[in-house]
Amino acid sequence: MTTVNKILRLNTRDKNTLLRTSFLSQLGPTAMASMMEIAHISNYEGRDVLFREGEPADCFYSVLTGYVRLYRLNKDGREADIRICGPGDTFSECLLALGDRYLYNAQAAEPVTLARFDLQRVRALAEHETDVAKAIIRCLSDHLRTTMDCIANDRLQTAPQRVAHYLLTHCNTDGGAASIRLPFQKSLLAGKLGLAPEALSRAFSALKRCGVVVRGRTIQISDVNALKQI
Amino acid sequence: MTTVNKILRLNTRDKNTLLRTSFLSQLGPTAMASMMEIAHISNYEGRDVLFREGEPADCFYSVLTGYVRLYRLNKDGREADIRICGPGDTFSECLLALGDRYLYNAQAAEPVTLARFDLQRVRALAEHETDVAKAIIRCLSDHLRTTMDCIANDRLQTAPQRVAHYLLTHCNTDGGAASIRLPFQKSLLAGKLGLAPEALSRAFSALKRCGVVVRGRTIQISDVNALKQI
DNA sequence: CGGTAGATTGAGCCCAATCAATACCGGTGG
DNA sequence: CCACCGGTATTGATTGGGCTCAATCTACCG
Repeated sequence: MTTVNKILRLNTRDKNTLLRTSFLSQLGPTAMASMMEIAHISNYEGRDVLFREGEPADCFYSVLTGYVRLYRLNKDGREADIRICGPGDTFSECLLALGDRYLYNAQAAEPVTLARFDLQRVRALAEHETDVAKAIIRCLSDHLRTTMDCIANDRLQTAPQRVAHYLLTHCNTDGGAASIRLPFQKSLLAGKLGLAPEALSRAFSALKRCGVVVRGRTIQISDVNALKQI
Repeated sequence: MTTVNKILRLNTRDKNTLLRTSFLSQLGPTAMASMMEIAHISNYEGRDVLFREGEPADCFYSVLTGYVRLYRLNKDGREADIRICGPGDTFSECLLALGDRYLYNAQAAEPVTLARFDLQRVRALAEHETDVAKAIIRCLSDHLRTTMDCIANDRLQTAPQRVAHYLLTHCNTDGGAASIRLPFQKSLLAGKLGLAPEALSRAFSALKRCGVVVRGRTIQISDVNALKQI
């Protein structure tokens, strides 16, 4: 009965998004159904804090709509983003293996819809459903990969290079001109790239000479190949 | 027969180290035996390159003795370490989920002994041995965690803070005095912390005022609590 | 006792963070 | 439709942390 309630909370739109999530999309029908049964939907307003580092953790999350900021604080209260999660992304899934406390703070960067999954129940599922175990492995691998990329980028690239890299990985063009619309605020992009907002601004204006024009959230690139030379 | 050969290559010392590896230590007897059967041992001299970014990948690795440097290059040929792997650490295991090319360069920082595991065979094992799947999950999670920690540290902490943090996590004392012996060269530690060797030197001398004395590879800390205040 | 690799120290520079002020944009309400 | 307002973005000036390069120092090994 409770199961019915949970499923009812999923409107068609949310349900479809959930199916396309990095995690669920890999599952076979049985495993998929089990996961859907477990899913709880929650909504948050922009700036809402989902959880804080060190708090007891019982769930991991998949983003359905909107963006979530995962970040840490240092002793002085300065914040640094660790990851920005958008539609289809999963976070805190590394608690599935071990750990009962959240490892970072999570905040909605705008109104968001999330699916929550109880860690215990998914652990139990993974025991018997190979599909679920495989999805977890896949998901963790992807994360690990992007996270290692992030370290390498932080340590090797300057601000304009990071921005160029972001643009190149987000325009699906091989050469010539391209146009991108940022899915979120520039301040969020700055955090994602490990920059202060001012540094992002300056990076954009440094890229003007490479044919990058920014107006609001839309970015025009006159020559993709030129950007690759940065 | 080939099996016998492989096992013969494992001397008792290597075998015992392998058993204590982050990966194998979690396995039950059956799974453990299967993995041991697959393991190939290789040795490298310091500076040897194990593989390069982009090369076809067929194995992942566990370190038995020595240290391995995982690093990327930028267009100018500058290097940045992504991870330093020591005895018990596993690397390139994220290729188990997906990918047939190495994601970074790997170099022996000193003479090392490694166990190699064929990706295909381990994937096949994981299908039926839940233990293996679980070990993979555990391994990836740990790895992801430390990698995210690394990003947060890079973005939030100054050089002396990173060094202090390293010292604190590597002396098993809660307060009072402590002594540490670095398991590798300082230049390797520098890379691990995302610093140039010179910056590490300067960080150490900045920590003198906090009661940190460095002589060769041994580091004396007069007051652990004082270090935490950095 | 040199020789060599690693570590330290100093000087100069560069990049990005910070702080502060201004410009812009999007919405709201008159 | 315009004026206003709050949050976002940009720009400028300054600071500071860490990199680079080069020179010296040290430790280890033949």
